[in-house]
Amino acid sequence: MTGSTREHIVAAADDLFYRQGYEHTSFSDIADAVQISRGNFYYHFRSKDEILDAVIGSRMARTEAMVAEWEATGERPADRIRSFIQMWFDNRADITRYGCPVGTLCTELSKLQHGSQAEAKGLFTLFRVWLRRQFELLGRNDADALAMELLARSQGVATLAQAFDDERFVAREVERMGDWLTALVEDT
Amino acid sequence: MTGSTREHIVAAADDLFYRQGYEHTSFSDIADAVQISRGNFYYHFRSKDEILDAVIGSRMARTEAMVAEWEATGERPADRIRSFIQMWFDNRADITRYGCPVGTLCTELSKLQHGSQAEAKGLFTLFRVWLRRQFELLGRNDADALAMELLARSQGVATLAQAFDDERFVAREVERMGDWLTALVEDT
DNA sequence: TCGTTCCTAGGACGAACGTCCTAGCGTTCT
DNA sequence: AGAACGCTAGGACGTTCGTCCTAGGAACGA
Repeated sequence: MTGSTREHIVAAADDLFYRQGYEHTSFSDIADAVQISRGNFYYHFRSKDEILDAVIGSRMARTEAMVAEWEATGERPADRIRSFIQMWFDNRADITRYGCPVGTLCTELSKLQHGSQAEAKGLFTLFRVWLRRQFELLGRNDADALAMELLARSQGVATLAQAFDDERFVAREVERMGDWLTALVEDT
Repeated sequence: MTGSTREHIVAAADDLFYRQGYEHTSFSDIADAVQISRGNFYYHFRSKDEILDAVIGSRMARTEAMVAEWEATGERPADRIRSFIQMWFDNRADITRYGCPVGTLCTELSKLQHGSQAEAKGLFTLFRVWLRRQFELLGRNDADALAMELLARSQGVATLAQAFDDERFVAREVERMGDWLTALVEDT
């Protein structure tokens, strides 16, 4: 086993929050997953909310790293946007089972009127700002609208794929997003 | 007050499940809303799951009625589809605050691994089948794909509008959906 | 008038929840 | 050796949950 106990807790909570939802995941669930006692928990985190913030922070860091890699590997802006689209294809199995990690978390926290809504929204903003920048580099002056369009499209695909348990729907829509991007680039 | 106690319970549960989520809504919440005692509950419903099924049934009936009205008022298929799109504009305030009633319910039940997932999915299917039929009447042979596209788009808009708390985003996207439909009809 | 039936109120029940407390382990430093 | 510290286990706490039980009132037919 590598990493500190704290990191293990965050990793397990991250996974469980994604698959079962935040509220539906109890301390016992996380403790079982990490194989530590329930009491030990409160040495590392004072409350469940604190774990959630740590999970969101962890996701944020991972997302930033992912985006940074897209920047590094993709030469042209269009290639980088394609990395974003490709992500949906790569994760289509999980998306079909559990939805989008960002979208479902924001939706749940919103219904709970949870205090960390803003932090979760930050994950969306990260993608939004980054995508907007890429569309700007493509010379579009409606870059933010395009970023939102791509985000909305992805979210809709995730929701329907989950509801209809249709993994191939994701694959099909990913292809259509690619076509959409191609037409957009040629249009410029 | 009109209607039976049972109907009051279903109506209150429907509203609360939408605004707070199914799991986050307790019997006490519903009892407070209906102003009956918590114990009285189990005369009308044996369990929380049973209330959920009643709520889904109620939503299904209301949706069927709504779709039937669209059929009655809209002469051409395109007009009827426009009624569907218009619905998103009319409900944009609630959608921004609480998301789509169908999408958020399906997502939540999926994470809970709840037994009524299939019933909730039925709400989506109702729209899907009806939209497909309208696109068929427009002479499209990709009617189901178009129905899914419109559904996915709506879901994505709802998720993002909720996350960014941006009601105008719904309005803007509704307009774009209208344009999309117009282009589609002209294309035929 | 007296049963019967429908409906309601209120509380009891065990389980699970998030939270907190404390004793004890091993390591490290003096 | 002994004190201090980082970390852990296990259980106690009060609350809330979904569920169940029972006594009683209102309406109605015999």
